[in-house]
Amino acid sequence: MNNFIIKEINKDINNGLSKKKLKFRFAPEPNGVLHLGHVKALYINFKLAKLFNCKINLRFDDTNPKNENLFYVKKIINNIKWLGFKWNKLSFTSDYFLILYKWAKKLIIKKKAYIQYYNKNTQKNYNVYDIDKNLYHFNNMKLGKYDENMFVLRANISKELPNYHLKNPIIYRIIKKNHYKTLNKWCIYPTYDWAHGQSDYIEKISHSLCSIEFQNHKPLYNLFINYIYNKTFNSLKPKQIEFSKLNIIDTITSKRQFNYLIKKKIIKNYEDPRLSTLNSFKKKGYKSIYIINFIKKIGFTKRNYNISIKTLDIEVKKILIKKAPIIMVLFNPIKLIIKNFKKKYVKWIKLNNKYKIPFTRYIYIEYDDFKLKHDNTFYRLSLKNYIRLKYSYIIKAYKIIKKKNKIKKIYCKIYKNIKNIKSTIQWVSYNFIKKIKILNYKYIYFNKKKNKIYNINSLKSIIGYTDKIYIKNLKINNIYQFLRIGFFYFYKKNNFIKILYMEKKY
RNA sequence: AGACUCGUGGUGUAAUGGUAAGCACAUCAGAUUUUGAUUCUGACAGUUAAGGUUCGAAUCCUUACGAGUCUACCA
Repeated sequence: MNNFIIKEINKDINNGLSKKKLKFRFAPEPNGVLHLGHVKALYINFKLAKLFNCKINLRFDDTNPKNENLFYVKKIINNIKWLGFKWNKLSFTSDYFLILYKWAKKLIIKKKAYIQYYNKNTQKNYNVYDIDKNLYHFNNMKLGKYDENMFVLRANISKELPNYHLKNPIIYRIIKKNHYKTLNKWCIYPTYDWAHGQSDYIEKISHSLCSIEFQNHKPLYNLFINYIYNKTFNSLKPKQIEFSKLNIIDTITSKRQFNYLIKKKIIKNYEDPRLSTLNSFKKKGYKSIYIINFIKKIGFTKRNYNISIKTLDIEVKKILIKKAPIIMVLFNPIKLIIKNFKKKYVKWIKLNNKYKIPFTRYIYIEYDDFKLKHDNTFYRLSLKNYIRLKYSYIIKAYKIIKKKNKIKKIYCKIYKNIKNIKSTIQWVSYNFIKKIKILNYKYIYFNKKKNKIYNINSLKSIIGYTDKIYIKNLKINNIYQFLRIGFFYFYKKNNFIKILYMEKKY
């Protein structure tokens, strides 16, 4: 693995940064569960910690009690454990509320921050540039004497700069809601800009990796660290490095949209298989390695890109094609009569030392695997093609019976010593058929340009048929290949979830 | 509109200013095959454009064009 982040860190080391001082952090806000996009940030941070053999913190960036709660903290921790990443220290930005508050007061004293308030009568904002008054109002804010939206603390930087984030950004606001961790201790909360870099500095993080939308905040990040810098406490200034975030066109990774879908009752929770949260993948029987392999594949750069969720499917398929045991399943069965096979006879075909499947005179095959009109590009069953029934005989059709223009029965004969069979198909014996339920879905996705959500109703249940003897051998929570169809997760008795279809080229 | 960031085959990524721009996926052929899968072999295809600096530019500079992010009391 080589990417610009590693290069940048190596550069810092060559410029004198001690390797011992390297430290990373993953800092999610506990306002939702993790999705595919988070894994990118997770992976790079934990990978770097491993690569440089240094420490990594898991820090919950909990500066806004309106959005956050303990439920998500627990969920996120479980998600990270599921992925197999181990952190050295668990921390919370809320642990630092007191010191952040003290630093903000210092800022006021240094005339680098001021109070702004909104006067209802005149509908205007007023700024206070008097240190004592600023401290007075800030204290009142803290004591809960003011309402939300009336008073804020702003940094005093410049109104002239073109970068909006440097235009006297708000660093403290009033939020009168209990914080899940600090409870009712605070009613003022630092904003991201005033909390994140400072927390990195407190935790002695050397490189603070984040996605590219924070690049506009970088000057502010550096400026605020310079404000609070104290050589005796920590001589290392953390460095923010941005990388492009995971942009998948055919699934949703935005929490806002998850919430919208829940609100509209399109999905029940974050575990819906049409989503791309880690929980929904877990529910579909995915192993974390599938997702990690996918993230590795994507790489880390600063350029923006759009990729398809199919890239994940490719990685999943690579693993499953080697691992997943095969079963024969039909979706749309059609009856086959094998004329030269004994009536009422059951031939048990050994698949391996353990398992057998029954073959009889009457079997089903997939409707699409037969074609009446001969065609050179069609390899499967027809009146001309010899084909092999998987694990068993070579057959050819010689007669069909139609009802209302639809084929109802196909008469076949077994042939021997036929070579160059082009196709092998799946089948199930008539008396041994078992109905199964398959949950089929497509990812819900949002088209930004068209401002439209797609595949809302894509979760559909379909019926399949398989062998009732063989299905008893299957293990719950395993993934199986439905021969020539795709990969399916066996999640409860007689029930499967689709993982991916094999691509059909015919 | 401005500020910031980024432009390498269809897609995702490599290349201390120095070999003929490498790899993977996709696509298309051929071989193997009891999955039209897999596997193997091969082919196709690229530095956004124009200038400049240089013995030498994907890389540095300028301009144009294109894309993304931001312009929240969210992170």
